[in-house]
Amino acid sequence: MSRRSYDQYCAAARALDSVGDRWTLLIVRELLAGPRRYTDLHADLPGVSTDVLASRLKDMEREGLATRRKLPAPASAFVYELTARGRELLPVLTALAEWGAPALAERRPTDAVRAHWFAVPLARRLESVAGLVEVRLDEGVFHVRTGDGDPLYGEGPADRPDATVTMDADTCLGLVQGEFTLEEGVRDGRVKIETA
Amino acid sequence: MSRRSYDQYCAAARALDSVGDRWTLLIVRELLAGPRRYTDLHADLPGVSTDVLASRLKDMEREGLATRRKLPAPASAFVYELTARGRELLPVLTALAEWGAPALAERRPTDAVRAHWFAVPLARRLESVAGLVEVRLDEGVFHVRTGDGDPLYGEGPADRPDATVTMDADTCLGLVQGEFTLEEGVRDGRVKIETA
DNA sequence: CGGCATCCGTGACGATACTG
DNA sequence: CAGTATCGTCACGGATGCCG
Repeated sequence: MSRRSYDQYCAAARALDSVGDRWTLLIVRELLAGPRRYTDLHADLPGVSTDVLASRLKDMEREGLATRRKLPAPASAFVYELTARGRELLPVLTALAEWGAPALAERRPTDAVRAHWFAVPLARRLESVAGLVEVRLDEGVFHVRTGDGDPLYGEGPADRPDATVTMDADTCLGLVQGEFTLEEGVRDGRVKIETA
Repeated sequence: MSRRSYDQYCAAARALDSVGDRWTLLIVRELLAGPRRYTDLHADLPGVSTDVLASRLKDMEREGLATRRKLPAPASAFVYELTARGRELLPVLTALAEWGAPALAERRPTDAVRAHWFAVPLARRLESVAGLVEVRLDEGVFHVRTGDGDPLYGEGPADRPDATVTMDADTCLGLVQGEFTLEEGVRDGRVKIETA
């Protein structure tokens, strides 16, 4: 906690002591995609200032949410990755995303977009497709491992995926908002699934 | 959002634009117990300053999370209560409380306590007891309506409860942390349930 | 060039005092 | 009782500098 504690003997308040600071949960969202370097984090968190990002990462290390690790041999760069405790924040992000999805109806010109930001809300809708799934959106490509793998999702194409899901932006939005199911989307052709 | 928006086309970031400010989710926690007056909110949110509380309540009205309503006839006081949209934040608080429960192992002398702060994490463990349940803890009494009633829980005793659950502080902690189930607690006598 | 640390202007926060 | 006013402090965001 970089801000002061709430000093309340309450489970929710204790959680907010750890992850209630501005940017912290969005950093967790990024790290759920796997280990990332400082510069990559900064690039996918538009608006965060360099000192705040560095400060939050230190807070997260101190709280046991993330670790800093040196990559082996030739890379020799530092990466940040979530601990097991940090990965357990996925249900928090899922609940937040579920609640916030209706607000995606308004798309503002100032909004930044990354394809993998859809991974958390989409993962719930992809549960009927088991294994490693590659998702191709207008905004880009990412992959999801359904059935509780470790890093849940990652940026870019998957390595030998079990299935590939393709759809356009409106379809992705409707799916995330729960307007229709994956099966319905497949039936009327808005969602295409190719199985390996 | 009183702070600036994250400006990200991401469901979780949109949610945090609405409820990511300091104190907002704890105000929601209080209002999940039903309509409350300003002074009562201030009393059960130790540490919040009067201007921040007033500011957050206005933000929440503007965001459609809460409404300000004048009580009828003799009371003539204003109360704040959640909208349907605001009540949908319960899963967010549940996920946060689940994640934060281990941190309750450390009980600090500076911690404030209210009995009804246990309602959110306890509600999950009480699902096997249907209906209106009165919970008696060392810290006080509150009640929970399981099976999706409207205000979920409230302070103080219940009006004609279907069941009454009594336990001590350690037992409550263990239950919240998932160390044992309600049934196990009843079996070894740590939890007492009286059915009407 | 990646990974921060420093400086600075603005605004959010917390405490107290005050008012209808 | 239900806030508003004031004020000192600290956190945030942006820019820049430094160092391997």
